[in-house]
Amino acid sequence: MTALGFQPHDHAHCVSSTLARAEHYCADHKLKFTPIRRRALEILLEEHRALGAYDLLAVLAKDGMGTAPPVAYRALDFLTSAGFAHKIEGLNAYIACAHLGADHAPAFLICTNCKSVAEAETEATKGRLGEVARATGFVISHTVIEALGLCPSCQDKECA
Amino acid sequence: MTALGFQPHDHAHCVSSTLARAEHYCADHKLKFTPIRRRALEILLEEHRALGAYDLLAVLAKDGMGTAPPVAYRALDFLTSAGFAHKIEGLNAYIACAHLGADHAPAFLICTNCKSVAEAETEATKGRLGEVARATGFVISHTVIEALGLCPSCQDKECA
DNA sequence: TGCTAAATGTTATGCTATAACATATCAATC
DNA sequence: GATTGATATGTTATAGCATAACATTTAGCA
Repeated sequence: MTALGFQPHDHAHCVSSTLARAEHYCADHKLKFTPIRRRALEILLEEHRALGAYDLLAVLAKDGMGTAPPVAYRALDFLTSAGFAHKIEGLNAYIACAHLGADHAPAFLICTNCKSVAEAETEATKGRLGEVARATGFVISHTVIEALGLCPSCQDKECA
Repeated sequence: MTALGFQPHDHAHCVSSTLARAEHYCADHKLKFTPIRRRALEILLEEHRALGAYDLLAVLAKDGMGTAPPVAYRALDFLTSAGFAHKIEGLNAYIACAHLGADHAPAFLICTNCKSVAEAETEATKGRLGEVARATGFVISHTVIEALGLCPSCQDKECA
């Protein structure tokens, strides 16, 4: 289990390489990676934090890519369906996936102050919920696993 | 780890005994269990499923206990702060707590069809997230752990 | 009594999300 | 290359979730 998100890294590279992998994935799976969808993913990757649908829309609008809410929600539907992005239920916000393309049950550490998000893999947790589900006859289609709190740098600011 | 919610039980008794324990808890902790707050919890207990704030408000209004949204949200704020109810983020809905008064990290199995909810305890899961949090220096204030899917009886209906 | 804090009443508004329908684009087949 | 069907986009309107702000009332206590 690893967590990404609160460490410094070569961000320009992580944006471009993820976009490239998304292109590849869409080509392989006959999905249409249209300009709006591509730009939406690029925006989420550049921000590198949870973004509201309307925040995303504002940036898309600035680029002349549509002004009405469905534009943003459609792009987000595509990205989340393809596994390129996740919704953070605790914030009603969206974030680019840190493990693109993999069919996984993500878990998140979410800073409620700066909205930065670390994504971790959680097979063990899914197994736990899975246990209970099997015991009760419940069939899981999707899991939401989020921890809300303060990231290291926002803790420092709180003290200051 | 136990899950409650999809088994038959003496419901009238679970409503009244939980209300009684809530009374007791409020007396002990100098919290004001006002008529609106009491009735709100009673409604959630009676429904025994996730209820939207406006659904709750509609019932409160029928009882002459206020018609504007803040009435419902204030009651829900109180109930969730006291640990008498939880918000189901995946549904934007609220449910009475099945382990009243305990300071716990609840996990939920949520039927997306009938909105019934089973609540389970998840110390192990919190420990897992806690591990990652400690490793990255993240401080958790709250966890959201939800599995969305179909409960046994709604699976049957789907097949029919 | 009079003060303070908390709870309630009320109006207005903001944020999140989708329904519904028109138009345009693209790919496959004839 | 025209037809067709499926998918994507443009646009308007509206539904659903949540809170800000301020007035009024109530409860507890010095």
